[in-house]
Amino acid sequence: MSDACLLTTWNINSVRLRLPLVARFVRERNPDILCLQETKCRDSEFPFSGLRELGYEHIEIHGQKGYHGVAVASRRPLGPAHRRDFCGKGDSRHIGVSFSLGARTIDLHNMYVPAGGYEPDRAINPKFGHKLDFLDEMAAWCKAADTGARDCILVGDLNVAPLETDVWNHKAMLTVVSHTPIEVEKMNRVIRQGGWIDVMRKFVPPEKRLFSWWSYRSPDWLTADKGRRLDHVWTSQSLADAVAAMDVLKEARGWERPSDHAPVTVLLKA
DNA sequence: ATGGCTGATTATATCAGA
Repeated sequence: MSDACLLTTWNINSVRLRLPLVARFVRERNPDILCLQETKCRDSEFPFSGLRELGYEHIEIHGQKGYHGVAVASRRPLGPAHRRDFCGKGDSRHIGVSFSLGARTIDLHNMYVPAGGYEPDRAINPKFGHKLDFLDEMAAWCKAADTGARDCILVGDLNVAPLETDVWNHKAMLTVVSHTPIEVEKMNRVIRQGGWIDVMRKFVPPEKRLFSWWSYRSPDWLTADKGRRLDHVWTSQSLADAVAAMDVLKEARGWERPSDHAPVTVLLKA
């Protein structure tokens, strides 16, 4: 028996404000599983009914007031959720669930890595230090959980653009948080320790530019195209052949009152 | 390579985003 699952990750930048955009995306793409980041609301304020009306009966969230927050909304049943408190800060940057694909049970991790502030120096910018520590903890956690040897998917706004073609100008971005060598090195270590496959780059070769985020500060974001690939989909090696398609819905960045991130969608086949 | 915008908050300025 064959099974297919469409899965989307999207930094929505306030799920309450942009529920109409979620609805529009669902009308156009209709994913089975929707992973959101920067929901920016407490669990008690989450728009459960709005998502249920869109057909997502299985919802697991990890929210907090005003900032961060992640959610998984699914048409299929989800296994028990767990919420890891990376760096022991009590913030809401991870939710783990599981779902079935054919005969498999797949662990799904939805994450929001700290942005890291402006100055790429942990001595003067604690937010950058937090980001580096977070990536170190991610690497240790992936290794301990043996994600590479299981059926695992990790998605989210990881706030690092690792390849030269993941930013609009590699040289200019070397000192800009999200593309500094130390961040890239630490992200690559997470990928190595976790045995992950960078799925987006299986479909768009490293020679080609690929972005998922465009700053609000550029009114001509489309023509300037000064984007970055901050959003990611990683799978374990066991799922390498299960990912049949991937796309970034860039046009969603041009919708009315958009998120600054575009949704990234993958098709999984069992 | 700089300057630019958006959302949430017991708000009318501040912080965070990246």
